[in-house]
Amino acid sequence: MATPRKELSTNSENRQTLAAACDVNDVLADISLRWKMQILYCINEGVAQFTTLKKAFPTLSDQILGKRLKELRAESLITASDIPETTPPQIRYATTEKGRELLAIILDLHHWGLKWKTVGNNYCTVNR
Amino acid sequence: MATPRKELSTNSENRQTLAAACDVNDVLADISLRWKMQILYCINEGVAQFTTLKKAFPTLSDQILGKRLKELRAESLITASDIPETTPPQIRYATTEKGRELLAIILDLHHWGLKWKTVGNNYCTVNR
DNA sequence: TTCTTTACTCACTTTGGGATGAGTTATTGT
DNA sequence: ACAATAACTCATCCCAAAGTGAGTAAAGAA
Repeated sequence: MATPRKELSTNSENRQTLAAACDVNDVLADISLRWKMQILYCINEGVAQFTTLKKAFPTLSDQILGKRLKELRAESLITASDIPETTPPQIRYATTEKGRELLAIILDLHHWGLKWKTVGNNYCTVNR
Repeated sequence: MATPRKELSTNSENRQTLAAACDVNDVLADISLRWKMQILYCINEGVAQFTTLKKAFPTLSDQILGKRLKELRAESLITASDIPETTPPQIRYATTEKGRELLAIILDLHHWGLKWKTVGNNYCTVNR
């Protein structure tokens, strides 16, 4: 009689709980998706097409690359535009102001990581 | 004869590939673990014991809290010290300089999120 | 001696991110 | 008609993060 048998996964519930507590949890979840910031960085550096990005990361699959580009566009971190007069229609990506500001913060994070890295070892000693 | 049958999971291989490409990927993976930055923030604000943290996040389990505290200590983001003269021996946590500098960057990220958030909707329109 | 509280740890199950293989649309070259 | 290339999408499987239940050590209180 007592146990009402919980229906919903507390996994996704907790994600919502955290997002409700503070927006930054959503931001963290978004930017930590694998390859995402790396792709954004490359686009900002001029490696701006599907195929050139693929060459930049040989172990990154088409599927994830396409997914990440779609996400980045949906979040307005990059824009996509057709390159005219190309044999198979091609697309060039470019970072937005929003994307460039994010990259600046990621760079701060990078510097923080370097600053506090213990020599000869990772700053994170937790087993993975 | 051709296919040499790959042995290792490309999943963890790719994590290493990314970490080798740039340290910041490791940092991103670390700080985006659920509850981690939230716990660090609370400790910095003075909510500094196991039980008080548990009360602060009712849906956070003991197990994950213990795990996160262990990680935070291993990464030198917090320190742990005994409170003397307490009935069951108690522990108080405190942020380190490294932890406080990280929180400052997380705060930047928070501001970035607020700045670019589209009104009435999430800045992230990708389905989860 | 048993109860309570703090601060954990272990074993098991679930969930969703990420990898893989195959298929799709569009356009030009042969 | 068929091949080639760019830029994707879909279905399926795997694995590690995260959740759940239970148990532990230490120290005093009843």
